[in-house]
Amino acid sequence: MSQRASLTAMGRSLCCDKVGIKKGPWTPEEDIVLVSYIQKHGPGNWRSVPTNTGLMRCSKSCRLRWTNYLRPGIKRGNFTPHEEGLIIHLQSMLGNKWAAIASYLPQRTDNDIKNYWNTHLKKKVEKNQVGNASIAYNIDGARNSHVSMLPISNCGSSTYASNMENISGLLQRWTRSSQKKTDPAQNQDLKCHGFQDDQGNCDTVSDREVGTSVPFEVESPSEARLCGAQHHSLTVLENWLLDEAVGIVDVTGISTGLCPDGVY
DNA sequence: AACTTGCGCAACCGCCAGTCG
DNA sequence: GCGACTGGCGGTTGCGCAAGT
Repeated sequence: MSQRASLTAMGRSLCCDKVGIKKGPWTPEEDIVLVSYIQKHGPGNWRSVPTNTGLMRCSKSCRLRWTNYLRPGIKRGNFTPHEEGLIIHLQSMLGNKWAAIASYLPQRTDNDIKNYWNTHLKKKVEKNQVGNASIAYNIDGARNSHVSMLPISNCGSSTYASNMENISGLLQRWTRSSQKKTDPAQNQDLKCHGFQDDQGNCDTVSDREVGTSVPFEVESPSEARLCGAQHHSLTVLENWLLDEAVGIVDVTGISTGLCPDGVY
């Protein structure tokens, strides 16, 4: 009998089996609640997170959301050729030990690396096992680089993205997809939801942090539509941003204070 | 324009190891 | 030593989107 079956038989509910536990994609509101809580209490003791925050998520889900998406310093998007080479090289040495591999790429999560391997690199490597030229190049790229083959534990780098960027990115995609569902014809109007500089350019939240941008005004019908289902989340986010601006929520503290030694 | 297919990625699931009482 | 519990990890799934037909 499996552990799960035996536990269930004994009557103890597993965390994600509990009634009322929400599943599926996280909303910006939930992200903000989670980030605010962790900013106050620090990561860890995940068991208490859902109870203390009121989030209808299991502790595991909270931890995963934080480590894979919200925590400071996560670099998203394209992997560089150097990163590719490093992953290929490490995978050949360590196997599918994604957590171990991720420790060499502190800006990437194990989940990201795993996904990238499964969707890109695996095929690439398999393809190139017939002719090894490309792999050799990539591995050499990793070997010839200045990257030490020791886990990096520096979290203070300026290359680290902030939670704010992660959340604003999520919000952009979330509002875009919600918009698409309700009114596909207006997709073109919905360029971004963040902050606009004085030239009217859309900026990331981090740009606003240097004080050059102003919050969006709702001027067009398409923007006004945001005042429907997404109004609440935008209001919450913007209030939070304003709080951050006056120091109630210390966003920069999340980026630096919670990572004294680079270990999460 | 409508439909299909493939891809990317966030999130979930199940298992395992460590810790605590 | 044992069972309960938590956190961590790797594998897998499912949804949304873009490209192709």
